[in-house]
Amino acid sequence: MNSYLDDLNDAQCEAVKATEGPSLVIAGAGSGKTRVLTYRIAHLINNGVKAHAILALTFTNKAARDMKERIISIVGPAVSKNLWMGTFHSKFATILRIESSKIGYPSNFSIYDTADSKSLIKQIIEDMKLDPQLYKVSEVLGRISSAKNNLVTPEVYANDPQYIERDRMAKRTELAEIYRQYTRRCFNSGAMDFDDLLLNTNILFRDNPGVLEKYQSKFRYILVDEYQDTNFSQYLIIKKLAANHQNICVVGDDAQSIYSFRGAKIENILNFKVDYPGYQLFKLEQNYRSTQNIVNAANSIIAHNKNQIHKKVFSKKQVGSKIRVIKANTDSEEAYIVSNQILDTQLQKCCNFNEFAILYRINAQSRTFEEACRKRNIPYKIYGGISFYQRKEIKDLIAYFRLVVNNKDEESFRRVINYPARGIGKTTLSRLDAYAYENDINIWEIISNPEIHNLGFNTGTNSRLQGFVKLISEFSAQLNETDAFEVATQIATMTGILMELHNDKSPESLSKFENIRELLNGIKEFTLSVEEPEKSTLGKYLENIALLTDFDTETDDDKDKVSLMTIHSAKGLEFKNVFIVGVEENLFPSSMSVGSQHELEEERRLFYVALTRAMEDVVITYTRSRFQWGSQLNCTPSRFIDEIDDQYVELPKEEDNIRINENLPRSFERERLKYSSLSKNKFEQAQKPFSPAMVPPGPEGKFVSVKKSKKVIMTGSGHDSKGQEIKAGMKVAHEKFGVGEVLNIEGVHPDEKALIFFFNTGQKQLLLRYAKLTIVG
DNA sequence: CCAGATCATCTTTTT
DNA sequence: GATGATCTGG
Repeated sequence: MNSYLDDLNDAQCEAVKATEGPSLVIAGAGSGKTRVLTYRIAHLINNGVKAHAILALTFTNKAARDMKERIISIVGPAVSKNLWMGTFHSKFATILRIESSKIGYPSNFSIYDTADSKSLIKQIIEDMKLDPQLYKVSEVLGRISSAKNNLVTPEVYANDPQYIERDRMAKRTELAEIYRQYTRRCFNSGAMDFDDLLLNTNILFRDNPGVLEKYQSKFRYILVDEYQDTNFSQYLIIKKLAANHQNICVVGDDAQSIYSFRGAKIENILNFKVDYPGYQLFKLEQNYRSTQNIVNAANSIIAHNKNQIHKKVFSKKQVGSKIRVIKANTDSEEAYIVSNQILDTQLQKCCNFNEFAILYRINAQSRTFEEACRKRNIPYKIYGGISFYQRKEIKDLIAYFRLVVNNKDEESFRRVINYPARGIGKTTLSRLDAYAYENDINIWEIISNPEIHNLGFNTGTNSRLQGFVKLISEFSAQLNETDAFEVATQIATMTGILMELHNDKSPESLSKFENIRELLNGIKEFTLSVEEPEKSTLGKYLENIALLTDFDTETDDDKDKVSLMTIHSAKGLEFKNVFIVGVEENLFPSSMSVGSQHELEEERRLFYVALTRAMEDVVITYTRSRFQWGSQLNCTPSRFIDEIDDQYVELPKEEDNIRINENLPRSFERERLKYSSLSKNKFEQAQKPFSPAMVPPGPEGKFVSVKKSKKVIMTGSGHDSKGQEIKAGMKVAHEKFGVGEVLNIEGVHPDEKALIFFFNTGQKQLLLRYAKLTIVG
């Protein structure tokens, strides 16, 4: 038999070979489900199935890319070239672009990200003169999104007694109308949001049986990863596509269902037997990733959930060490401990940094860990949070790109119409807005046809508007002849964006400038990587990046770094050493979830996912207090810690409070070496990742003014404006200074310790004598 | 209309 | 502590 099948255990092998008819693979964490999927596809191809007849859907681009690479390594690039593998959103976006005319969209439709959607909803709430307190943007978007995920269109919504009743109870009777307006304006803008990509695919298939048939016969084999995370909209697409041939294989683990907040239905996996009666069931229960201790601990956690498919996940690897629980006093101490642990473990086990992950419940937790890693020169990468493409300067430029590609894109229009400032302000915009609403047309149609739509602006405004139309139209005209890089560079230059950032010498502008250069470089790379020239247009580039996340922009620089991410984004990944941090009540489980049994069980599954990311060691940390919104909050350890069977954990002892001082000889030594002399050079070297901008030390007795959000590092000692002495080693919380944090370095003379001030509000002035000051970006 | 300053609100989790 | 909305004086 084929040699690649030898890599599989019996259960995996059976699942791979059962290519015909419906199969359900229930795969415990770490049991090799990705392996089953990849080998199954390879097996199909080896048995003569054409790659273009296979549709394989995943939830992340990264999963798709990894799998595709592995398939290529088994069957070779030539035969796997036309494989349809990718995320639900990206694959159906491709289909929608091909079939767009059938549903009245242009094929170059824009894809609105969450920020665009929110901005539009906000606009609508304003236009409808509704109370923004009652109609909160994120809640409205949530309602619309869940309606879409359940295939409830605005018309259905407005006539559905359940939805209407619920809105009436909440005194938000206008929701149906907001939804209608939102859909109308997206359509008028030639734009779809994330949920539309799925909803419109459903509409396309529903209204065009011929199109559905075409894809039904095209995709003879369908595979779906993470089936427990599909929502109704996704579920129905799959069901329709598989209806004829029934060659569908879904892989999932009900214990890892953590996306119900965005409409995922655990029932989809439970109901598979109903939808596909002749199905075959495969259970993968052997965990190849983690030690027995970790698997057993995870099992003992999940046992607290009532809703689950029974399975017995086990590991035959070594027993391994117990899960360690560490208690900290504050969130910054927590980060301090974790970063020291990383350095220690790295030395003891000879690990690379990329074998560590710090996992947290919410993105906001990343800050303290980021700081701690910087201080210790630990290379790290934060995933999620604000990604490269979400930075303001990048979004601005991309908004230009989008507007050039799709002139009707209203959100992009709003973003750039007055950036850089060209004297088209609020008044002008709201008049355009009102006119567009009355005539149910797009703003671009108004201003590009001034002779038809005369709004009686004064000549100045008129010529500025026409200038803008001309600018954008000229770029649009070049789109098909010129490649993406050329057009992009021209846009960045001719709009004056590059110039503006270049002339401003502030560090913020400098970094923005650099980011834009990086974006342009990325576009250059894109044009070079594309074989056919007609596919290297700016439009194609936008299609490529619209659905990308941080995980998809990894560079070689990121190879040996500690990963910082939410547990949600860690799903599907594995690390030798995992730190699960902030395991406290009201944070994990989230305070939003503790009220409902359902949501609490989802939090527990999330904890299960976190534990099972680890191959060898898990450290759980919690702290007694943490900063939230700038104020202190008392915390208690999470119930999940108690729920782990005692035999698998090592809990903190009472006196462990002082652990950081006594237990870390190596990292301590490293710290001491790094900072002890605290000569200016060394200190700056250690701080290098900040790229510090030196300011002249504050002259004696004079005020040094420091702008918002700067950090000031002070060495030596000084006096504040009231004459009170401040030593660098002191912990200072002074009205005037904000909060001062001491870089706590044992064995260093107090005067030589560094003191960092954080300035949080407005412009502050600081008087210091004798002290050396360094202002850090 | 704009820049700068102050106020207000905010936190799940993601394609 | 950060972002966005709002206010104020030019």
